[in-house]
Amino acid sequence: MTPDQAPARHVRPTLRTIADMTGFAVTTVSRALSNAPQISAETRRRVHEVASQIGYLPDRAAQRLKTGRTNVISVLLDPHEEILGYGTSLMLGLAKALTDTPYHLIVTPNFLNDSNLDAVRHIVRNSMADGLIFSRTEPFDPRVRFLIENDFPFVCHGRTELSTPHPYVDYDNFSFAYEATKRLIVHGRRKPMIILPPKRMTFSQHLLHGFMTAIREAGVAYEIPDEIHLDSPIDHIRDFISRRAGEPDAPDGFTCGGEVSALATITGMSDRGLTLGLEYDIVAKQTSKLLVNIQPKVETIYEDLVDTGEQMGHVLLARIGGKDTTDMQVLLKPTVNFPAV
Amino acid sequence: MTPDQAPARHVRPTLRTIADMTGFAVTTVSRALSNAPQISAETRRRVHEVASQIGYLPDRAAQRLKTGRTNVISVLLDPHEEILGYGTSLMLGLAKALTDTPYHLIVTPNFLNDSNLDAVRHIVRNSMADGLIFSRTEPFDPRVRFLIENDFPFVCHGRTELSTPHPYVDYDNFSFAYEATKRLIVHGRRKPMIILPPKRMTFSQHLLHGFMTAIREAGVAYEIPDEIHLDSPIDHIRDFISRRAGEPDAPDGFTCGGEVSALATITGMSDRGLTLGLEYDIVAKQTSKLLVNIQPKVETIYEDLVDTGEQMGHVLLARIGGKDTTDMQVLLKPTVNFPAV
DNA sequence: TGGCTAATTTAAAACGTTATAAACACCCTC
DNA sequence: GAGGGTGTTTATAACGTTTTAAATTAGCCA
Repeated sequence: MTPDQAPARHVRPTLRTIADMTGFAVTTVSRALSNAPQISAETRRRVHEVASQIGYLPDRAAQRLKTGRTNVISVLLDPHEEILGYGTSLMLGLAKALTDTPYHLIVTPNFLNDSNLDAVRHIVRNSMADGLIFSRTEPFDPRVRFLIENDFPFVCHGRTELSTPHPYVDYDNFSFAYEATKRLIVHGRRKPMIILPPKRMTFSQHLLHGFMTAIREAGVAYEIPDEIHLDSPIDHIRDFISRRAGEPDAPDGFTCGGEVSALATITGMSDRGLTLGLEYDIVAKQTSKLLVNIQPKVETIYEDLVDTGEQMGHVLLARIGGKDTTDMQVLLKPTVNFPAV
Repeated sequence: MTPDQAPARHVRPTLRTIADMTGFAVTTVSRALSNAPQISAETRRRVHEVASQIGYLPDRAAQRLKTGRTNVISVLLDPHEEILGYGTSLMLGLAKALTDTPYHLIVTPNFLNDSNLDAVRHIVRNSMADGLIFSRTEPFDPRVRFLIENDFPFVCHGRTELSTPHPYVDYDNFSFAYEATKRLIVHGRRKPMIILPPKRMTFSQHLLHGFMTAIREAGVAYEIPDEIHLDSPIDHIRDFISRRAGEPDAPDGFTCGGEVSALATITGMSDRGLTLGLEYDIVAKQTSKLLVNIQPKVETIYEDLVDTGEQMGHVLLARIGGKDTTDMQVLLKPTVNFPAV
């Protein structure tokens, strides 16, 4: 536009700048800054001093070009993760773990409605990142399989059933569903229902298993709806619950895998004139402050997504650093402390 | 770990690869791919052909090093934006606008609780991005001021009162509050209350103005709470509403700037035995599917955050491209279509 | 003093791209 | 056939870093 009055942008200091100021060679400066062992202590001190004085920061592009490392962590974001800040919480935790590392967080949203395998392929093939973060794993997740095959660092939120062990951070959904359902039964409920994620997700099985264990131990009736799941449109859930509540043998307790489904359940039941804590109970998984503050009568078990993100960050950094991958499997236990009935 | 059996990573094609395959020089290939005018049509065709055949993708690091352009758009994310997928929706829209451009979206969360001016300074000074996206603007926003001074491309969600015009995308919060409050009055409400964002945000003034205009036109009573705002903890809002509803001259209508505050209001009122649509009404700003599906009786006016993000993306691209900046100001009008009373 | 080793520093090349300036081929004109 | 375009291609040099290999210095002993 106005090339003659180009703004005198602050000229960024480079290794050359420090070299000229100290009298050392560029190589020496580079070495000193990366704390290479062959540099004398005095030189190292002096170089660091000058560097921080002039606010030197290495040029990411040059480093990346030379080393092949991108210093980028890519987060695959699913459209389902929009609601209630799932993605944002996870990223907040990730960012926390990545503070004071050279890594940047770049987010790749998935527009298609199916798996983001293509995005994974693209990132690996064109080396757009040093590591990958994603969630909503399936038992034989093709993304996990692909990444293992290509020896590409990643951590997923959720487990698989693949025989090769791989890094993951997961929430103990078995315990959640088990404790939640037991709690319903303690409240005297005799026919719990569980609202599950879509069947193809791994953690659907975990939840189901926990639910059924509690059911069998108590020997009560139960119900597992086929028509709805956690990703269903909210009004579908609400309408289904409402309809079901009007039929015979209606459930009187709900184990909800998410806050949104719990809210939808409350509305659906309320449409039938039924009140929470009176005619029925809910125990839900809580990931935000929303539900408990809107409906204090609902009981919840907390899953800390910020912490999850932070753990994932640490594991991924270790994996990128080349550490042994076998014990990189974190299962976060829910802490249950219900008040006495 | 196992350096002797390093995986034979796919060797990425470069300009050199194409040059060798076609017999042209590297420069020619580079030119052909960037559609420089001095390259003959036939050469251009041949080069493009080979490039797409072998799946050539330019090395971002090399481009960035050479050109100084980062091809990165940085999004500053505020902790307040976690709830209800504000950030995620915006980013989804941004990503949409950035499809088929070389730009990547990198997110910089703000851990501190105040302005992210430091992050802005850091990004500009160390040229970490070609453009900046942020929200929650204040009338004399220091970030905007800094960016204008340094001639750095940015688009913010929200306006300022700075004299220098700058690119922004904003929602017409005046119209929202005006229409919402008018609607309450149409419902026969005689003392509307509005729940505003923190006073220092620009759009707080816009909302207030719209609210007061509707109030004055109708000549009804009104109330503006000092104790709570949209960023208050949810239970504060709920408790305040509940307490206020038990005092004399309680409000009978609520203009809510967000879904969460609307839900908190409903709960607070319900604690007093008051029912929505019967003893009081709410008109809220809707940015997700949550509220309407949970509480179909609440009336809402929609703000499309994905669209907002997309618009911001387009504006930012134009700004980076050096286009004239004076008419880069988008004000998104709410579409109001309430059912007949 | 010369020669060997260890410690420290350095020059030069490279990563893949684009910008600058020069070269080449071709056609036209006088 | 020499001079002068024009249209197209090319060699070379950067951008800022790290890596490889070589050079320098110092320390030590014979």
